[in-house]
Formats: sequence, C-alpha cells, structure tokens
Amino acid sequence: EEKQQQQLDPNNPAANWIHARSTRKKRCPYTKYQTLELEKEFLFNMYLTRDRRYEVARILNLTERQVKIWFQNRRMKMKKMNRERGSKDHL
Amino acid sequence: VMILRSRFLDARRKRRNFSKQATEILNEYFYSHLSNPYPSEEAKEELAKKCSITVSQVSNWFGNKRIRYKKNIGKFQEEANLYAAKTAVTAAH
DNA sequence: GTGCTATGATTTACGACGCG
DNA sequence: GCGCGTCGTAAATCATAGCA
Repeated sequence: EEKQQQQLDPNNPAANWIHARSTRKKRCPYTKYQTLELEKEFLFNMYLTRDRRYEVARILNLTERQVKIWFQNRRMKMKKMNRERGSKDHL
Repeated sequence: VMILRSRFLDARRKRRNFSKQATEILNEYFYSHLSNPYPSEEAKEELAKKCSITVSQVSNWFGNKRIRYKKNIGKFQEEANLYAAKTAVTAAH
C-alpha cells in the first residue's frame, strides 16, 4: 500500500486505476499433482457438486473455495480456447 | 501444404514479439488514455484489427502494460513523454 | 554459445454483478 | 438473502525471444 507514492506525474495521469486489495491472498502455483487431479476431475464433469468439491479439496489439500475458483477459471479457459479454435479454421 | 502446416504449428508453439508498428499503436492508445487505460471490448477489437493480433492478445498486452507501468513508473517516463509528444503532434491537425 | 532481461502468455484469486 | 455462475482483471509466475 505504501509503495505507490512514487510521485505521480505532474498531470497526475495514472492516478486511480490502482486496485490491489490489501487482504488478497498471494497467488500460489499449484503442484503438478494438484493440477493433474483437477484436470482429471474437470474431464469427468465441468461442474462440481458440493460433495465432489469437498472430496477434491480434501484429497488435494486445497480449500473448497480454491477448488471452486479453479473450476470457474478452468471453464473460462475452455471457453477462450473454443473461441480461438472456432475462428481459426482457415487451413 | 506441409510448409503451411509446419509454419502454423510453429506459430502456435513459439511466441513472437509483436511488430514494431503494432507495439506503436498499442502504446499510443495506452499513453493517450493513461488516466483510464482500459479499452472497451469494441476498442480492443479495433486495436486488434489495426495490429493484426487477436483480442486476447490485446487484453494480455494491456494487462501486462498496466501492471509493469504501475510497478515502475520511472522506467517508463521516457516512453510516456515520447508518446505524449507524438499524440500532441497528431492532435495539432 | 551464454546470460540476462524484456515480453507475451498462463495461472491463482477476487470484485462486481447476474440468476434461480 | 445465499450461493454459485460468468466476466474482467491484478498480480505473480512461466517460457522463451532477442540481444549484448
């Protein structure tokens, strides 16, 4: 929070597009094993039931919230891949 | 055919830096919207077209640019002045 | 070649907002 | 209201292009 007082430009252009919640958890990359298991589960079903989420979280030592968010991100990734696959059939 | 195929596969596997012109266009937009460097979806599409890159690549570029600019404003000061001058000249017409 | 940094892409984690 | 959905993004990190 303290770092961003590096004297903003006279005109103060880049003033207020700084979010950065101080309470945000630092991103921590998942292990190969965690990612592989999550991918396997995603292959089985793109949407998690509450019970499956609990189980996956327990097995991989992640929180249920982390698993939920991983699936949300994974679905967005898939959507993006499909979007770019669709517009690229000119071979 | 094989040449096209291999070129396509290589292009997917290997990243290339954007062209000088594309970087120029993106920087012009960034520094002329420094108070709010968040292009709309439509603006992104237009930039993508002008730069011959995808909308995702435009999004990536702005994401990277915003965070790297913010992290070290001083390092980008020269670049900022350069593009400020450039758009000032453009505006004078 | 080697090392190093700039750069484009991908990965976690949220906030904002929608829907049932 | 809650709880999970998408969408856009921040920030860290990855991968490697490109250059001295």
